[in-house]
Amino acid sequence: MTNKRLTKDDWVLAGFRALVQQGPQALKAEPLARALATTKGSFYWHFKDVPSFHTAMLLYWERHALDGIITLVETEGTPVASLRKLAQVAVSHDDPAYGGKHAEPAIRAWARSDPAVSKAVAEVDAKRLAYLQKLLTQCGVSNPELARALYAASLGMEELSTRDNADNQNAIGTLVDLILALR
Amino acid sequence: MTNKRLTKDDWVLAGFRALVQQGPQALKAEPLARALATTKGSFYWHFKDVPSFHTAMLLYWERHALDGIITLVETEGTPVASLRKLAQVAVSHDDPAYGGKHAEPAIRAWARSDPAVSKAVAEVDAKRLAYLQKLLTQCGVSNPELARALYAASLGMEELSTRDNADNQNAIGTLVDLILALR
DNA sequence: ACAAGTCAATACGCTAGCGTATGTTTTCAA
DNA sequence: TTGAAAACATACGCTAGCGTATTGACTTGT
Repeated sequence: MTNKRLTKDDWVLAGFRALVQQGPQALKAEPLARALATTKGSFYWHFKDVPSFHTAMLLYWERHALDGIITLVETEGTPVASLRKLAQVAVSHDDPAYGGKHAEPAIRAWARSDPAVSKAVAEVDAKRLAYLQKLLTQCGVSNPELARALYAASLGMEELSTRDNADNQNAIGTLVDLILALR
Repeated sequence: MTNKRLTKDDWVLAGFRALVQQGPQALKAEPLARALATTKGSFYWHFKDVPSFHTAMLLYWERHALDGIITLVETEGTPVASLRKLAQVAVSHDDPAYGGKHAEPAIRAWARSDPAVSKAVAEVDAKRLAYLQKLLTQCGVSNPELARALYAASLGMEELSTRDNADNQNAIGTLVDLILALR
């Protein structure tokens, strides 16, 4: 059937699929090769070794981790509208960059067993938190604890949804309303 | 030095230490034996095999996962006081059952690569959410989305704290205040 | 003090995955 | 069309961890 040749990104995407479905211990050359119906030969042509494959995955994620925020910045609108939009995007499941999967909780799980991943997550979290805090300030909400609470809530909801499959739009929306009512 | 003989629980506790510090891929017989300065011989005497060791860890966690709630139930006090207390306990780091570590995020990470763990986490989450919802109702807050939001926030904060080491008492407290202000 | 457990060390064969080396097959430009 | 580069396949030796089997060493009750 579709036995075209593979690209570096094909491997990276397969990595994310495996990471989401089976966890970080699935990020190995031979299992991934099986999943792609090919052999190690391809893997070791595209990547020096397994760690450098991990690095490639990380770079890919870092490149996309702020996409939601970036498009918001480039869009015109009131801070309040931006906040509401951001909250929805944060808990939405259809991230096109990973084939519609929600990779975030999987990457956080991965971070617990790989310091490089942990570092990347820490940096991304810091950037997101800083932006959220700025946005809240523009909305007239100054308490920085609320940025942390809101971001934490979005993380926790994604985590919960991986198991109960519930939709988080309402919950996060309610929370945003609650915060905006403070003004 | 302290070369006493080991018990089943010694192994289980060592398992949690390894899980927290290095992730689920560290839950193996020989590495744990090294950490305990002993050999596989001991491990395979106490446990049939590695999966049944995992089961033992899981049982241990399930036994303690509702401790915070249980002590609350047994204590007298107004619902509002209970809620505030529960929120603090949820984000506090000194869980004596695991040697002062915060095992929760580590277990959630583990759940991503082991269906049995995932099932256990799902059940615990459901119980905690149910109790929290009941408590909120008693406090005069009826919207069930708020229970989800609050629980998610506590999960997310623990997750964040594993990296930025920040204290979450203020953030969770602010959130609880916000919710209680709804009455 | 000694037999019967209880707990631990060691040695063995087995498997999965690693990374290298080397050989094939595609692809595409000239 | 052909030959070089790109992409993949295969075979090899190596290591870490698995689980078993066997033996050894501490407890304990009696």
